[in-house]
Amino acid sequence: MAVYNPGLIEKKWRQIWLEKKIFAASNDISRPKYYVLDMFPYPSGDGLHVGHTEGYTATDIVARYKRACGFNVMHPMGWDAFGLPAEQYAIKTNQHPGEITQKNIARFRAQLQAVGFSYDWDREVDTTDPGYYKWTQWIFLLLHDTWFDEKLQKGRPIAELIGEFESGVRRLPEKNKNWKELTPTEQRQELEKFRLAYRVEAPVNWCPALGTVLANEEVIDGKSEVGGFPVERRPMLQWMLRITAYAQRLLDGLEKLDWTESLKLMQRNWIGRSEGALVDFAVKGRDEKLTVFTTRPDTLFGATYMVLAPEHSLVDMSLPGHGLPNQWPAETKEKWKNNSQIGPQAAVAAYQKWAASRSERQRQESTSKTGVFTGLMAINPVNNEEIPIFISDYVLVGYGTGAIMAVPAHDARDFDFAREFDLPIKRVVSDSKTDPNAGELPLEADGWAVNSPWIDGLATPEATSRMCQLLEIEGLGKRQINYKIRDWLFSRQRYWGEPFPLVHLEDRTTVALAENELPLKLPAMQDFKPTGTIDPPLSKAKDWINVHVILEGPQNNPRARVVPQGTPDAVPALRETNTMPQWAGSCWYYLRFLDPRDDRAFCDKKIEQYWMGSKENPGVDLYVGGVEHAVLHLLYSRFWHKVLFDRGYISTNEPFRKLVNQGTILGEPEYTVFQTQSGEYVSIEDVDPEWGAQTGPDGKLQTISKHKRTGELLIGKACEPDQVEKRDEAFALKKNQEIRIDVQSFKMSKSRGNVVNPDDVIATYGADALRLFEMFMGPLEQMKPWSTAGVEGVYRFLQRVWRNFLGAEDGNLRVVHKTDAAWFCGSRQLNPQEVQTAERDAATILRPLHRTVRKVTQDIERLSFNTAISAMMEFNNILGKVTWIEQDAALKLLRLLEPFAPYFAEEMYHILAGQNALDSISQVSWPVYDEALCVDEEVEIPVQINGKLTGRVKVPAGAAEELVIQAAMTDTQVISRLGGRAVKKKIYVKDRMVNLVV
RNA sequence: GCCGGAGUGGCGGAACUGGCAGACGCGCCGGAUUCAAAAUCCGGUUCUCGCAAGAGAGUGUGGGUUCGAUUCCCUCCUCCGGCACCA
Repeated sequence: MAVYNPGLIEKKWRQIWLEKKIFAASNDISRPKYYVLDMFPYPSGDGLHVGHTEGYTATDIVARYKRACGFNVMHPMGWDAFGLPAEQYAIKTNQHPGEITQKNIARFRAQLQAVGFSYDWDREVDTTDPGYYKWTQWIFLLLHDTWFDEKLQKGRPIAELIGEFESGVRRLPEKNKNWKELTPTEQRQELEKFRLAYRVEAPVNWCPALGTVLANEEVIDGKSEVGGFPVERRPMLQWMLRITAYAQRLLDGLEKLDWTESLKLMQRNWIGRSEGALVDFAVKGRDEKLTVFTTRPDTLFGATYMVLAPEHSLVDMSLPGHGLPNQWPAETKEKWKNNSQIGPQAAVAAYQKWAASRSERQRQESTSKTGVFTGLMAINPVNNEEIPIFISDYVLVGYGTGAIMAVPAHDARDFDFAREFDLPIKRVVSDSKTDPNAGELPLEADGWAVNSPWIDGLATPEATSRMCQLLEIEGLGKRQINYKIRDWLFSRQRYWGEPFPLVHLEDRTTVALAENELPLKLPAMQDFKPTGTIDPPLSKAKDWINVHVILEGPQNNPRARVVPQGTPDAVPALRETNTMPQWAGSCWYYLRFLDPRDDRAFCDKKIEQYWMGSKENPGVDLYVGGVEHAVLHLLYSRFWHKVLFDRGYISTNEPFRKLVNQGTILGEPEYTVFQTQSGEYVSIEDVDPEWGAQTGPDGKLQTISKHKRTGELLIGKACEPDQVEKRDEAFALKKNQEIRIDVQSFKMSKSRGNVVNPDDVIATYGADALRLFEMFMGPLEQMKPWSTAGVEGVYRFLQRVWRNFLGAEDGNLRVVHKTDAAWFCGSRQLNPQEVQTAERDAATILRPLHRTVRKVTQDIERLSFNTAISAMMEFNNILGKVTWIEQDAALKLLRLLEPFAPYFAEEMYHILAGQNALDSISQVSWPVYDEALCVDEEVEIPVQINGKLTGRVKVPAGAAEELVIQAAMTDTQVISRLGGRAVKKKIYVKDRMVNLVV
């Protein structure tokens, strides 16, 4: 027999699987379904990396396992191909982003096929294909046609909103307006305020370097997530999606999902629900009220001043100052003297200017509080005290009402501000029920209300609730729930994205295109570079932009059909020139896989019902991907899903029932040795842990540090693993004095040069070894370092299985099969002596085989692939110790191995099964195990005395307690250890252990 | 600062619901094979003491519950991840 040659085997089976469409999913609704989904990749120019293949292998194992268990498995793959990197690269290399994208897709597809993933390639989707983005545009228009009914907590068609306005069930928010008196144009304008997709002029994150705006989620520490360029705030007219309307639904939906708690927590934090109250404060000498949001209305009696965000509208209407309260100490007033000298108006204006000039980053980094007095006084509604109003940038304009009541005694930030400016601090909560002054200020924790006439003595939760009640009775405020989440900024000033299927009319209203106008294709453009201004590249496609349309349907909610100029009733219109962000296409791709070529619907309803609407297992059964999408893709797609659900297009409320994040794969550990400039080695204990980097004489970056004691400059050098003696705890250089050196793993990155390319691994060890190793490294969700030696380890395992079955040398087949009367090895009949050995060997491996089947089955179910592999390794080690291997046992091991190492299993299956083989081992059903055969007939039970191991006794499995105790008590070791002491208590855990207490 | 998660041999990691700590793999040591090497096979490998049989210690730290704790509870330490002036 030939030796194991992964290159040959893999090429052969890859072709056969594709030709015979072995892994096609069917729409046969009589079978139970299983939908296992990967986060489809952005096909970057760098190709696939081992992080992709880790998650994809995990899902592939589950897909292959579930097929073997009789499920109709949906396991698709596609391309999230719109986006910045391809466009940036296209600009740099003067190519069309579409061409680059197609090239990258071809490369990714070939790479994925090489790894042997069992995707149904007929279902491949590409978000940049007009046949796909037609439906992305269609769903966008559905959002545009939907408003959120607060009462029903549900998205409803705009037509129903119009119906409510017309029948008078609902009135317009502005009381002086009457729906029936508005023109169609005015009605269209009113409706825009309700649509889930709307345009608004608002401060947005503008990134000059990328020439586009970005969503809050795409800005990290004041810099763009892509490229790390600075981002500034500026007002622009932009498309938004009203995700805030669904905040509560998105929060509630998390409850039932089988996601990790940490992931749910990230979404909860992002949505940021907080319960509290709105409280109205009168402003002295003014008509306007100042409304604040607080989560601690119980501390209202402790409010000693108020703070507005610098951008707050009340600030602009400054009045002549009133001076500071008389009861305040003289030194406090002294502090604010400067302020009153130039006058509050001038001081406020100066502060506003200063605050506006600060970047988001500067503001976040500042530790001390700043602010100025506005000259305005507010009246605390509960005690009618006059309290001054300040402005400060520690209050954010975007959250709550942009204004707060400051309770310095019970809020650390207010406390800091009060200390900075010597403002009074008044305790209204005590840490003790009896002592009114217990607990150090600022005391943010719950306690008991003090110095608060309305609620004194009440514990914080009751005090809060009582205060809300009283505020509502007195008409001073009301309960309120606030969310941190902001509406989703949905437009980008780039070329390579889905065009918005809308036109703008001369009356400045926006009208959706008619459905048969879709897809609205991206115009072919030679020059698609950003314009350098806020105008998107599409603004240069003049012919495409300028159109004439006929408005169809009701005039207050029409659809636009593009017609030639001069057509009767046609009006001129301009196309929208923004494009959608990259997230658009990935919001719903899991639905398109179900029915990828349908041009009449984004997905056929019956098909959707079968795959997503199952009663027992609704939605995607398993979704695996990186944690980087915890708040972006995973929140956006849940939002779109809920809208589609509300509008009756799909049958479930949540898309992804079970979700798992694969952990990052780090680069191979790097060894660093430190030397002084004279070349002496220095032990890591003497190296200052604060390291830096500098460019060395060869132009490469090198690690530098200094000697902890002498302060001498030290240079860190990389050192090859084989230069390192690893036996000792102190890693030391061979042929040198023993010194400790540094060992660390880093994230894979091009600049570090530690990226592992799956192609290289496949070329050397084969795809099966790659798959096995990535699953064997450790738990799927854990961060873990790459190890070349580890790949060799699993490669050796495959070779050992190969040799166990086919013999170490040519012709020594060790697999035997039994017919009615005789045993055969290939076509040769075994002689009686061999038969005896074969029978004995079959008995030896019977129970381990059943145990292995059970272990692998259970481990795949709980995604514990590393232990499943180790179980197969153990079983193979047993096979190595016997002379003959029964064919049935061999085939079962191969069946277990197939999800992990499909090429290997396929090849070996065909060698062993010969003409009886099916097209593919993947069509063989999963082996069953007999629970009774999973335990040995005789078990060895450890005997403890007072919890300390003293001996072991052999008893039949499942033996009765008396029998085992009897055996333990008569064991010579145990008797001698007991030394005649009386046994007070005997504990027996069935088939596990005996503990004797003396 | 707040909120999560995790700390087990030289390394990656295993241990089901509280029941033999260290499975499996890597590395290392010894042996077989070989002229030699690679590859392969066999044996060993938590630490300390001991020639050995064996004895003792041991799952970040300190305590608790229990016949029995890597597992449950409390204290502290370290690392990783998320959020971060959100009132």
